[in-house]
Amino acid sequence: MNQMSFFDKVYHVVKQIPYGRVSTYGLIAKSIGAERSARMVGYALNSSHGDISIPAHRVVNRKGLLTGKIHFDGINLMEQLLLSEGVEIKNNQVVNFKEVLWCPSPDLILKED
DNA sequence: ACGCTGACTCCAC
DNA sequence: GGTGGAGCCAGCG
Repeated sequence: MNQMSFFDKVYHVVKQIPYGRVSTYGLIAKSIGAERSARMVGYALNSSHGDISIPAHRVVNRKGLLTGKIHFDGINLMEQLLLSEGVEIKNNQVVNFKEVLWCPSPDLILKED
């Protein structure tokens, strides 16, 4: 688990995000022991294009802004996906961000060796 | 092997 | 309080 590549770790954590919930790059980065590599999280997700098992649309920046929406097929795709999950979106930002925010736990993620 | 890049974040003005 | 610049680190050319 720990020997997985940075990307693989990111993918693993992102896949843990429950339906109707969102998380942030920095939070995910921290959960995999690379708090300062928040940018890499987004970069990893960029490589996850095409992998439907990775809910990249549930990952937003720390403000709840849908900064990565431009990387989806359609500009509104990310927003639509979140809306379909019951996540309110206002002006490219998650309204009840604090309520839908999912906080990953390092123990939870890396429990398997 | 070196250097640029980036779906971020923080600090300063 | 909004805008801007610098730091961060792993992957890729």
